[in-house]
This record gives sequence, C-alpha cells and structure tokens, in this order.
Amino acid sequence: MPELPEVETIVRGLRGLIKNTIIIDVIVREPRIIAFPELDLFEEMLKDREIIDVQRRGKYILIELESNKTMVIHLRMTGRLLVKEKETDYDKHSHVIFQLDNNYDLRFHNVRKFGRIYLIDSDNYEEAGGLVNLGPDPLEKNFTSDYFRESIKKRKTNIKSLLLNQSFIAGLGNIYVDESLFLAGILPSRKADSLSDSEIEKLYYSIKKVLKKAIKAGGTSFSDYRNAQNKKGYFQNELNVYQRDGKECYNCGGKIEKSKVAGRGTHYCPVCQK
DNA sequence: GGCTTTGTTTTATA
DNA sequence: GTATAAAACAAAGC
Repeated sequence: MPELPEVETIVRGLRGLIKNTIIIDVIVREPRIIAFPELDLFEEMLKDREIIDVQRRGKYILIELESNKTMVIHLRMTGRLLVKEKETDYDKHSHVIFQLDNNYDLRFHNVRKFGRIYLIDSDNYEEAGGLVNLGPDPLEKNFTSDYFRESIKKRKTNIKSLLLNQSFIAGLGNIYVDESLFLAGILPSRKADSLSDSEIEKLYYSIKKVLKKAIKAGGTSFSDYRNAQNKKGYFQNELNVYQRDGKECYNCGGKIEKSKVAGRGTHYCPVCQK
C-alpha cells in the first residue's frame, strides 16, 4: 500500500535513475491503466520527450517532461514503478513499459490493475482525477499546526475518516493513520470536534514523526510495496499497531485490538489510546 | 467461490 | 454548495 513514505521513497529513487533520460518508446500492454488522454494520443505525445524531474504530491507521482507535460501516476494498492534493464523479461504484471534512451526501462507493475496513469498539461491538474483536490502535504510548510487545529475543530466526523480524506490532508493511508493515532494516544473512533487542543498538537507532531521515520526506513513492505530498484522497505519492523492485532502493545503490554472504523480495518491499543 | 484488502469515486441524505 | 456516511469499484490471492 504505497502511502506518502513509500511514494516519497520511490520518487527519490527514480530521480537518480531516470532524470534527464528520454522516453524513446511506450508499450501499453493493459490499456485500462491509461486514464487520460486516449491511448494513441498518450503514446504519441510521450515519444522522444525528455524527463526533467520527478516529484510527489500526496500519493501521486509526477514525472515532469519537457514542453510543459507531466505524467501523473497513482499506484493505488499494489502498484510499483520499477527501473529494469531492457533485456529483463517482462513480468506478467508489468502493464506499461517506458523504454528509455539508455540500457533501462521504466515499468509500471500492478498486480490488481487499480493504478492509473495520466498525461496532462503541467499547469492543468484537473486532467488528473483527484490531484486537483489535494489538501496540504504534512511534510510541507503550508501544513501548520494552526491550520490543523482550527480545521479539525470544525469537523464532526471521526478522526480516522478525516485523516484518510485526501482533500483534508494528503498522503496518509490506513497504515500511517493507525500508527499516528497510536503515537498520539487517540482512539480512531473519536469525533474530530471532541479533541482537545493538546491532543491535536500531539497528533500534529505524531503524523510528522511517523512519516519521517517511515521515509528513513524506506517505507513499509507489508506485502506488495517495493521501491524503484525493486527492494523492500523496513518500516514493517517498526509498526506499533498496524496488523499487530492480538499481539502485545510495546508500551503497556496489553492486547492490540482490531475493529472497523471508516469502513477500514483499524488497529489500536485500548489502554494507550483514549 | 466468497471474503478480504485499500484508495478513491460515486451516491444518497441531511 | 457542503459535510458526512455508506456503498461501489477496481482485481487478485487465498
């Protein structure tokens, strides 16, 4: 499940591997992956275009191309973006192949085919699905504790739903919401407007801390996630609650529990989180 | 072969 | 229009 730390790890890896290369050809083996524009236009417009840089917005990967074009990629649950030597056999889940002007391909690999690729004008985010509606990125300067506190207080939904909402805050998914709420000592089912100022402050710093630690560990490879070099991350070894239901809480020794909040599997310590 | 998984979109309702 | 919750959807692995 590539969330912010996984996408950031991929982007950093890609930057070193594909920046300043030229896309000489594109092979689309699974047309449904290309969301915009229509297929032949997509292929035609990519050909012979140079990759200028690679950026991230929330969970979206932005591959910036020359002449004001940007390729926007969302990996959803099981997506990978791999840089492989040209002669490597195509995996059956490699659905789109970008051939570069060196010895390598960029390959979009996606077991469940949920991921999508858009080719947009760089200044027109509306062409790429939810990209235009993203809230602040928790590691950027515009994500301030003042904004976070004041906007949380206006909301009546449970705090887990709010943190999963990409237009409220961009980049968190199920793993890092559960981990951040554990670190802040807040139950996922709490109503947002019931949180005290000090709880919100703690949550604000917990989110940033968890994300930074996870990036340092190269992300969480619970099942599918791999970086651009097809290597696993290590943050699964540092998780406190996610997928640890039935096990002992590292903090209090009690049992980690699992329930459903916001329609998602939700992991928490009923003793440490209030 | 039904169930589970999650990120996002869609739909319904207030 | 906005906030919210629930349902739908994507597809494969077990």
